[in-house]
Amino acid sequence: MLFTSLKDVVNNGPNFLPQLSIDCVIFGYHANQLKVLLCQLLHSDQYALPGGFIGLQEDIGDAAKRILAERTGLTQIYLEQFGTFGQPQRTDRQTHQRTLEACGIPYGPDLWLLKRFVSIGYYALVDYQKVVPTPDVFSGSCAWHDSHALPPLLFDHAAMIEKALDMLRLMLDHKLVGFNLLPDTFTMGELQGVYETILNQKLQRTNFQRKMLSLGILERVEKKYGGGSHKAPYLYRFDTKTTPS
Amino acid sequence: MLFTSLKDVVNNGPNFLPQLSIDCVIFGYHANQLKVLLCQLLHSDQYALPGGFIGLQEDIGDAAKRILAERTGLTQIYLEQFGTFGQPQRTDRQTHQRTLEACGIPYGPDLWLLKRFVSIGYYALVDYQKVVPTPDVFSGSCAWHDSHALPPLLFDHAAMIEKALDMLRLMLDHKLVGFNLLPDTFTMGELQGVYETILNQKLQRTNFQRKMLSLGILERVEKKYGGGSHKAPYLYRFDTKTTPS
DNA sequence: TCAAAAGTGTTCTTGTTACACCCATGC
DNA sequence: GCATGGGTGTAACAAGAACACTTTTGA
Repeated sequence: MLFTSLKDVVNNGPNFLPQLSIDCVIFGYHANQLKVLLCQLLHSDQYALPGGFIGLQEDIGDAAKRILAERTGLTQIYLEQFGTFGQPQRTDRQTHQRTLEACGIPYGPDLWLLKRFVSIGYYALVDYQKVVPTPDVFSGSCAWHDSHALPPLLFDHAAMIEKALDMLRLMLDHKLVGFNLLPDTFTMGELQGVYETILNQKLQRTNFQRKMLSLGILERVEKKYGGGSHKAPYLYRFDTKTTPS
Repeated sequence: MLFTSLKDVVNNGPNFLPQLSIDCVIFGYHANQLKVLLCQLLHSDQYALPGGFIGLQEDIGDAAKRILAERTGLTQIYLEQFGTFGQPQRTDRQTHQRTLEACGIPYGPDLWLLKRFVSIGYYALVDYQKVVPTPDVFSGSCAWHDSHALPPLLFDHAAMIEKALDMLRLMLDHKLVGFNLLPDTFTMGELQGVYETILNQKLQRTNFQRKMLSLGILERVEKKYGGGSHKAPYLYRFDTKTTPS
């Protein structure tokens, strides 16, 4: 189920679960910023979360993975459902109508896409460097945005990102989830940066290091030479990556 | 939107969001047990979570509240969404078919009710004593069951309860949620019982009391006389009841 | 040799745990 | 009085915060 054009999707309504969609908040980490992958809608200044629809016989988790793979090129991603959004007015007909008209795609008043949609939200943690952002059929471009400087967003997507962030912060206390935002090996400073950015607070360097190491999940690999005029930091590896549950 | 017969509901498919349902895990506390409200399906030995469908223009949270009100007689209930379940095979045609046939209700092969359903799960915390369990159109009875001794359950409802319990335990650490399972006034021992039952572990009486009081949310009301041959415990009240967010 | 960043050790504070003790009540 | 359950005080311990100190690197 891969669609190459908007028209293709518009005509495939009967192959999806009706009035149900998936939206993915894809988090990456770069330059001390928590980034979110957003798609700029065609002929619009609005941005949207990467989303999609669910095949008639497709598992909703699988659908989320498929959408993620299509937008990032990655499989094996840390993925977690964080909430389902179902206010009757969360979507509006006008936005899609404008897009369809601007693209010259004919449609009737009962087009499936113009109906009310309930959306299931997933968030993903990915290695920024590995992602190849790829726009979907609704959008002209797909790119990273700083989570603290988001552009105008479609529908309730801003609220979705907020909720996803809340859940991510909650998870950070309970599970060792931050690693998924980093490459396979990383320094303790980089890991601390991830935590500080997500939690939006400075952490004590020395205590952070001890706490992380005390969990016994980090493997010290080798020293990383190069960089600046200072002691070379160790590189660490986290074994059990991409392990939701 | 209140339906009095199964036939009534079966013929009202077009008034609901298609292939989407809501299931509620309603928790109560009684006799040192965490209870779950379950409905016994008509002409079956299976039990189901109280559930329902979503009106075409109804908010999903409002739908959950409506379902809760219909089954318990209560409004103003602590309610929280805990997950959406969407495996393609989670529901099966046979169960509903059997019920419809046993009830002598005619149906076609394309009946909306026999399609695949994605279900949004909510859990609720209620005061056991205030609930008047009321069966829905699919069931002959509606009653409390000990969460540690559940009868055979419909579809993936057992997994839903498990997930709801996980989320409830998680919440118990972060928010003061246990009060919603008790009457307006309660003793510290009763509150401790709630925590011990949900977390499934004994807690230290003296420290539990200090911890709860240190949060500054409990108002001491009066002493509770009667009962046994021992010191009368204070009664406490929790002001900001039923405050999700 | 010096600045900058990484890693380790040590103290101080805080919060948790465990348990001893006292209080009220009905038999 | 005394057994029973409720409430408070306190010492012992563990976890966290703050900070001093050493190590390593490139300029």
